[in-house]
Amino acid sequence: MAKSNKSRFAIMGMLALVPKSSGYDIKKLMEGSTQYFWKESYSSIYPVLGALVEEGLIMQHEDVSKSERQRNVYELTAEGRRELKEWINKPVECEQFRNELLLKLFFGEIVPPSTTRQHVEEFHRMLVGKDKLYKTIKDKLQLEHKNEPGLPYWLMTLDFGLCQVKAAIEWCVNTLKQYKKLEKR
Amino acid sequence: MAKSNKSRFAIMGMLALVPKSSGYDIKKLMEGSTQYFWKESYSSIYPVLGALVEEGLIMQHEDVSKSERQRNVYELTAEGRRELKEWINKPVECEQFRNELLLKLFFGEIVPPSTTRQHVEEFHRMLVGKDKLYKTIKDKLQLEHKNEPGLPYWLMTLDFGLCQVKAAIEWCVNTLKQYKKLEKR
DNA sequence: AAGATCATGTAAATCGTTACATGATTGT
DNA sequence: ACAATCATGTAACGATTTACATGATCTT
Repeated sequence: MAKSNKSRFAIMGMLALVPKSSGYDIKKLMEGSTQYFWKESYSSIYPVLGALVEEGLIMQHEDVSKSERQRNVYELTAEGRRELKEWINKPVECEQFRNELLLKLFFGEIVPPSTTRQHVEEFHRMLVGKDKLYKTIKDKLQLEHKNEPGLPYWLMTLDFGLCQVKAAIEWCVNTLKQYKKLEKR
Repeated sequence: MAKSNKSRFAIMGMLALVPKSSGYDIKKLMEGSTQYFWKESYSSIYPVLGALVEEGLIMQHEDVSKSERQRNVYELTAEGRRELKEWINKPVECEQFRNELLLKLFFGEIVPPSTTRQHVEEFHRMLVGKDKLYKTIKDKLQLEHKNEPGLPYWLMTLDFGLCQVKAAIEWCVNTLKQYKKLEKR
């Protein structure tokens, strides 16, 4: 069975939230919202938009409102909206992820402890930055999108990120304590 | 730049921990250890083993010890071990992950709240199962691999999984409370 | 005798990223 | 004038998964 092209649903979802977006807009929208758990590159967005038009799931308009610049904007058709909802309804297929940090730690015994400890320290720094960033985004979101129907859902995804980051930070602290013991020997 | 073939290091790492493993063994080893953050399929293992032999990073022996069954077993060469260590030393490149649950939640406003709430409930059930499983594995690991040099490292990776699962469970509980408010309206 | 598991591999399809390629418009 | 950014796309490459293909051996 195929991996069933989830890019299309990410793109259609964005068109549901912000109709009349261009391929370029969709990319920017993702960069400002879902980028931490989902993004697409131009080289997937444009071909997928073409395919969706072919299949009658979205419609293309030429946008002339803003300026004379060439802009192809898209909108969901009724059938497109139906298919999007159908996908949201279907059970989530969790794709297995790969974690290179854990893989290196797993093989930790074959190098000096300080080597992999440094990776944990670097991971810790990265997480602290992410925590700060997510908190900033959260504040902004709550200010700028008050009373919008999407807000509770956007906050859920953000809170997921925050809780995972927080737990990972605690793990780093505990793990670094373990390293102190390991390096004493 | 290429995605630089990390499968090879996963395979070489396994050969460092358990020398004289076959392709089949490597798969089974991963299934019993790293599977939650790293696995490989036969169709990547066998070609990679071939390539590593070509490059002189591993050596092939025919194993006759166990039975007459044909078994190609492999071992790291000195150069292979060097390259493996080199990879462990290099900074971790975190690959971006995709999370379909979060993507569906992000688009939550376009379907009834109960739809996405059910996904969170299902996620919660899955996590509770994983938590139990990880705890069982942890107990077993501590009993069966006492005093082995790898143990502290294996526990670190397990504890990472445990902390992430625990945090995710808490997020589910909070999120389901949010849904109660959303569904009252 | 049958079914599970050991054991190795190839081929095809799919998916996604990076690099390539181009050019208009806007702001400084 | 120049840089940044808007805007759209294709080509090549690389990685991964699924399906295909085969057959031995062990356990019950």
